[in-house]
Amino acid sequence: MKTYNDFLQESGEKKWQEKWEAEKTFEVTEDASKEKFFGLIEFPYPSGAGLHVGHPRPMTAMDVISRKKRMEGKNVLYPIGFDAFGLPTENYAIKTGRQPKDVTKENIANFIRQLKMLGYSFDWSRVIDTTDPAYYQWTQDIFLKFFEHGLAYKKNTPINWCLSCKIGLANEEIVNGACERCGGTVEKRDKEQWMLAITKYADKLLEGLDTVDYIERAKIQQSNWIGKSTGAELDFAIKNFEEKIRVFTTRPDTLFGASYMVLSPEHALLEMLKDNIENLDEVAAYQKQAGLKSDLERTELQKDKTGVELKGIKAINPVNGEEIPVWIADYVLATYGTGAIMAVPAHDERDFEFAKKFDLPIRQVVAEMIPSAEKDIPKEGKETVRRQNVIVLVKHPEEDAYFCLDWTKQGWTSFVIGGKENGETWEDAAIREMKEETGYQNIKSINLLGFETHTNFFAAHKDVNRYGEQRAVYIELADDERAEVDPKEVKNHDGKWVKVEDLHDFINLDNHIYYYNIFKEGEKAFTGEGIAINSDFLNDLKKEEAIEKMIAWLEEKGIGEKKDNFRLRDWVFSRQRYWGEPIPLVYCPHCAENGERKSKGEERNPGWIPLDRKDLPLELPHVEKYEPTDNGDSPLADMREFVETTCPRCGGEAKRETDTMPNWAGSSWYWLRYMDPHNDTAFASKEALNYWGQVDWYNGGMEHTVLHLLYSRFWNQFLHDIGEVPHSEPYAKRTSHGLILAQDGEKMSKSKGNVVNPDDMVAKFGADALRTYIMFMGPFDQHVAWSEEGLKGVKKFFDRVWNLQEFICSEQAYLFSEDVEREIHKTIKKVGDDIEVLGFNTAIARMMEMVNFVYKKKALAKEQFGKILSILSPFAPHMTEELWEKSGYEGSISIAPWPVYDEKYLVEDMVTLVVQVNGKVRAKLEVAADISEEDVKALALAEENVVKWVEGKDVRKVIYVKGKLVSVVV
RNA sequence: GCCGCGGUGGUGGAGUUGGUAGACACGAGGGACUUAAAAUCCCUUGGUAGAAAUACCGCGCGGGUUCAAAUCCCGCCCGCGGCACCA
Repeated sequence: MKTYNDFLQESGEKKWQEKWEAEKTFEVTEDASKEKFFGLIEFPYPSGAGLHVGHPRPMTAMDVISRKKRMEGKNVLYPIGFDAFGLPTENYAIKTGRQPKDVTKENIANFIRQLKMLGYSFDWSRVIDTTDPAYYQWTQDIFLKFFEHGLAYKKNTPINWCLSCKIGLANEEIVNGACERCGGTVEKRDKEQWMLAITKYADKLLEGLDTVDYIERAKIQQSNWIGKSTGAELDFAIKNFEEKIRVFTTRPDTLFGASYMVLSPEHALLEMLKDNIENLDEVAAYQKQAGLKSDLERTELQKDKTGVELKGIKAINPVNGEEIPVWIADYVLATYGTGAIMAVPAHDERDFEFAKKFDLPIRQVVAEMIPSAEKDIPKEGKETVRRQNVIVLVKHPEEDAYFCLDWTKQGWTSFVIGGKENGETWEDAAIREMKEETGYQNIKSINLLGFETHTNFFAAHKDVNRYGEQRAVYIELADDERAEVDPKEVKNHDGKWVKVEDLHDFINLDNHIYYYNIFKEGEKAFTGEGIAINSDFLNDLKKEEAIEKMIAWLEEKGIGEKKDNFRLRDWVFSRQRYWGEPIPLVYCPHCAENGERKSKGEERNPGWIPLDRKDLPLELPHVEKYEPTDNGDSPLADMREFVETTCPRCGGEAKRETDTMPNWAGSSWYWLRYMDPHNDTAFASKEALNYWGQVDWYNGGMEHTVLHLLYSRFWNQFLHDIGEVPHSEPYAKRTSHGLILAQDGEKMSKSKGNVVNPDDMVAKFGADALRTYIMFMGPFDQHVAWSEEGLKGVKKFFDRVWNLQEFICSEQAYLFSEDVEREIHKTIKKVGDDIEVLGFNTAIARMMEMVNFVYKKKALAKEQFGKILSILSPFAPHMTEELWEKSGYEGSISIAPWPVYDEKYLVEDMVTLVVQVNGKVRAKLEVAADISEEDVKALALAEENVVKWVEGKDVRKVIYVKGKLVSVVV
């Protein structure tokens, strides 16, 4: 008989691949009678190295899903294409002196060969290539739509220039201040760049996340990247100037605590103020030095804050009219908010650090609420007395010990504490209380410690609720001179010295522990929620209420308003390289002067005229030399015949834009093209767009959850807003796979020489084994290390599946085993459920168990074999097609119906119960599943080993969990 | 620093609405077949003690809740990923 190895050796897999292609098994058209399913994977970048074993992980997963959906009767679109513009190809072409176009063509051909070798059910009639003019015509068309709606604009902006790639980078492409791609140095350069106004969509991109089913991590990363913060913008007047300093703050409730202001060194106002700055030299020097620092240096040096005061300049705090100093410092970023802040050192860590360093005033305006212990919670119906308390840390003159109180009746253990009386300062009160309660007289030093806090509690010794406002004071005694203590003062507590190392365990009142921690760990800004104090009309309000009230006040006075801010920046959309989509705009000096403005884009960018749609695609010109230039101009800028053109509007002399689009452009809309890839009058027809709608399931790498996902959602939302696509969100569901690491647990890379080539694996074990092993390796969303031993194991499994044929005896009587049938139905359910939740490894394990079971029973009916093949076919399509055919089934297994399990086979009639005694397993019972509780308990208690453990003890309780266990408590 | 994910045999990993920890696979050991090897088939395989029945210990560490905890709660340790002077 032919073995599985024979099948592989006779190119059995190839045979089926050719058959699928000839019969167009996986080609689809819009079919209103069927429910559609659109499964998408990120299309690969066709590098010269070809596929490595990392690629097939997402592809196989989505192939399994697509194949199953197809068998379930869905109209499945599972497309593939190539994202082929970009630097690696261009650099390789430069090195080898070839044309990027030719290199790309070859690479794509190699990728297609490898992908076909793996037996994916792609619709090969829909392959797209982003470098094909028939494709990028529509990338250009969509860009013009952005332009026409005023969302593309040219701006002279400091860009991030990578010295080694010779290319400007988007903010998103910088990782820790270095180039994401090559790790090289990035410097700031001023350059005219096309920008896309993605920030206009910041809110929409954020809100859209609530409507889609993405893995949580992807949502979190996207929303971090968008970085929305809610607050207010408001103006501070400058003394003797008309100009105002506008600031953004998330904490308008702390305005009374704003004790100075900081401008970023690049702030435009500095130019206007310069005649009044008394220390202009110093300021200018600081500005210069800050400008020289790269982003990397700025972040690295963040520990140590620097800055210079603008002498002679004072700002006025609008809530209290107070004059406050103005500084410049590079901890304030020019690019965020308004580039200026109000500093509230008491409630912002950075301002606190800065204020400490430069000795600026720190004013507390929010008090933390410290909850009282459970037993001291305020009692209803009791009067509440507001009282100021001082907590005093009294340090022994010689030893490192503190005077503490032990309140025997209340069960409190605390530092010295007492009330502050009217007219007293906190320090006065602390000294008085210290003398009254300890008798000590002479102090060496005294300091306030930390901030004021509030506590609400029931004071049993006075039978009232107290709302305590407390501060802590640290006192170091000078000597041990001690006066007589009035017994009245100490009737509730005993005093004693506690060593510093015992303090933590001794003190049990939460508010005292709070100050103990500050004493131990040092003071810091209080940035949490609390109660407004020292804030006039905000006093006693909670954070949210105070923010609301302050914003209302600012709006009423006309000096500020509610405002949201985003971390997200507009998208730098031009690159100075050859191998990208040309930007279809020309600059016409004539139209810049007198032209009529036909769109928002032309209003925003005077002189920039879009090409007529009939002149698209604007093809990349053929050039011999396309090396990047050192001056930062695109290589196209040197080509007169490309640059010099006529204006599509007035016919006068004009110049083409010579920058090209970034790598991300082609992938920002590609799934739409899959719906209608050959359309030459639109990027896709309305019919196709309406039929295929949203991508039902998009799987891709975690590395793309910020950039590609955000950009493509942005394009889709824009196209939706202008009525071009039916859904606002492009992808209904997004999942991610983990990386496949090399055998050594490292990332696969050419330089490490640990790359595994799929061609070799397919030659050795077959595509089915490779596919299935990749799915079996480990949890789909986690990283897993490659192991060829594991792959061997899967191959062995297929040998066993192949040899199942031996158990089928079609000539003889119908060999039907109820046990096997039950096993198969359980497996059908498990495999079906697991595929839906990406549990491929457990689905395969279940099928292995099933096959092992059949080997034990050595009996299999033909229909049963058919079901086994069907559920295995999404993983191993070639082998199962072959066996399907050999078993005499008609047609392709790829479109055979997915088997349906029968519920009746899922319920067991006999179950194994565990009997526990005091939580330990002592016996097992084989019983009918529907046995009564009484019977089961009786049986359990009669078990020999149970009797042994229960003997001589009282049975307190017997618990029966149906179908699972009996638990005896003795 | 903040946010997120994870830590289970020699290995990859199952099991997380609390209920037999270690499914499945790899590796290892033993056996059958063979002149021999490979392949294949069968058995054993968390640790310790024991011939066995069985007992005790075991899911990063320390506590807690519960008849019962890998799973829930509190406090830590380690690894990975994202963000990071964003006001």
